[in-house]
Amino acid sequence: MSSSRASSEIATRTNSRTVEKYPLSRVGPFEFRIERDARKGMRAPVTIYSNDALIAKMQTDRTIGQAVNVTHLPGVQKHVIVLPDGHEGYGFPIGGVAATDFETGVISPGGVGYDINCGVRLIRTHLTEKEVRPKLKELIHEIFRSVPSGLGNTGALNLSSGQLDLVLSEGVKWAVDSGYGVQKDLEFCEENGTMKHSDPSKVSNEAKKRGAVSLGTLGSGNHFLEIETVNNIFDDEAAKVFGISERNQVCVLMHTGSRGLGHQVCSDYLRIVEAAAHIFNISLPDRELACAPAGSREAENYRLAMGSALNYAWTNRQIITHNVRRAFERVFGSSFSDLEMDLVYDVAHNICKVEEHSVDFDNPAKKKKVFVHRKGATRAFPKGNPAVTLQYRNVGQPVLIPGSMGTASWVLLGQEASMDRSFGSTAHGAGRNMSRGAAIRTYPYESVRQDLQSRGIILEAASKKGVAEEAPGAYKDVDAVADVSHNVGIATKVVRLTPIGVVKG
DNA sequence: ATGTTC
Repeated sequence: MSSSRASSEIATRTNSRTVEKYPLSRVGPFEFRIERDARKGMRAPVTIYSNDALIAKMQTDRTIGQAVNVTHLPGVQKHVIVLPDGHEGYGFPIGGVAATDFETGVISPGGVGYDINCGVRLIRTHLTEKEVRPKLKELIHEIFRSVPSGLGNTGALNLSSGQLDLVLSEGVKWAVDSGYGVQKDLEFCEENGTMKHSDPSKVSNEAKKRGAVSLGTLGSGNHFLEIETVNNIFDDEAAKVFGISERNQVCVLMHTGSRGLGHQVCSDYLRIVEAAAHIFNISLPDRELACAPAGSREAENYRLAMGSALNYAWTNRQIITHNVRRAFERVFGSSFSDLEMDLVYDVAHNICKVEEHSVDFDNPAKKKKVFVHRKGATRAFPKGNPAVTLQYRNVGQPVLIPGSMGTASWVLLGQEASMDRSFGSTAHGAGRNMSRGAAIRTYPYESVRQDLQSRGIILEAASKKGVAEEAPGAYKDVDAVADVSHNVGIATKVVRLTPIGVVKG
C-alpha cells in the first residue's frame, strides 16, 4: 500500500490571533498526522482520521489547532485523535479523543464538554414502515405531546431532592426500579446505565435545581427524537443480533443529554479548576483547556460530579423511552412488549472514563490505565471485550451515529482496530459545517419543513428557529463520516437508518 | 449544548 508522506503546511487560527502552521502528513488513505514538535510544547502527535473533503473543512477553522493544543496536556498518551466529524469546541475539538495517564496525567472538564453524556439511544420495534405510515402523524404528535422539548422545558417529572440524589447515584437502575422501564433495559446501556464512580454531594445545588425539573425532557439544539426505517443492512449477522432483521423495519432514535444539570456541572468545575490553576502550575496554550492533576481534590470532585451527570443523562433517555413506549401503546393499541420495543443500545458521546489502553505505537500489547476523554466520540469496543454486554459480546458493541435532522443515521460495529488506533472510539455524528447564524440565514424554517415533507418526513418542532439552525444543509455528510470509520476499520457499517418522523426541540 | 450573556 502506498502511504505517501507528502507534507503540506496548513494554517490554523489560534486564540492568540497568530496564524500557526502545522506540518500535516498523510499516513494512510484516511489517516493524517501532525508529528510531535517538542519545541512547541507538544507532548504527543495528532492523528486525524478523515477523507480529503472533511479534512479540508477542518482546516478552515480551529479544529486542528485545538487538537494540537490538547497535546500540551501533562500526561497525554500516544496521540490526540480527531475523528472525521471533528469541529471546533470549547478548548478541545468536538469529535476528539485524548487519553491521559491515570497517575501523572490531568483531567479537563473541557475534554468532556458542556453536555455531559450527550448520547444516543436506539429502540427497535417489530413494526414496518407500511404499518406505521397511516398513523405516523398521530404518532409524532403523541410523542411530541408526551416528551417535553425545547429550551428551558420542564414538566415530565418533578423530583424531590431525595429522588434526584438517587437518579444521580443510581442512574437507569433508579428509573427501572421506579417503573420507567424493564430490567433488561439496563443490559443494553453503556455501564448498564449506572456510573458507579459518582457522588451527588459533589453536584452544586444550582445544578440540582436545574435538574430536578428537567428529567425526561428532550432539550433543544441538535437534540431530537426520530422515527426511523431501516434503509439498508450491511452486516446481516450483527444486525440480527441487534434485533434488526429487515428493510423498512421501524426504530426510534433519540439524541439528548444531561440538560441544564450537566451544563451547570461543567460550568461549576471549569470555574473551580481555573481558580486553582495557579496551584497546579500547568502551562497551556489555551485557558479553555483548564485541567487538574489526577488525584487532586479538584479532579476527583469533578469526576464524581461528572459521574452523577452521566447517570442523569442515561436516566433522562430512560424516562423519555418510557414515554415513547406509552405513546406507541396508545397509537397502536398494543403493549410495548408486544410491539417488541427493545432497547438496541444506549451510548455516551461526551464522557471521561478510566480504561486500559495500549499507549505505545511500537508495543500494542503493553497497556495501562488512562483517563479517556471522549468529546463528541463514541465508544467502539470490539467483540470479546468484557465491557460489551453479554448479548453482544460475540459480535461487538453497537455504535450509534446520528445524522442531522432529515438525513441518515448509522449503526456501526466496534472493531478490534479501534483499541489500537483510537482508544476504542469512533465518530459521533455529522458535525456542523455552518454556524447557527449562517444556517438561519440560509435555510428558513418553511423551506426546511417543506423539504422534509417532500421526502415524506413528518416534523413537529418546539421552535422554528431551532429547525432552521438544524437544517440538514448546515451539517456535514454523515454517510462520509461512517465511510471513514468503516474504511479505517475502527467501527464498521451494520445498518443505515432514514427518518420518517422528527420531533425537534 | 445551555433558564442562548455571570
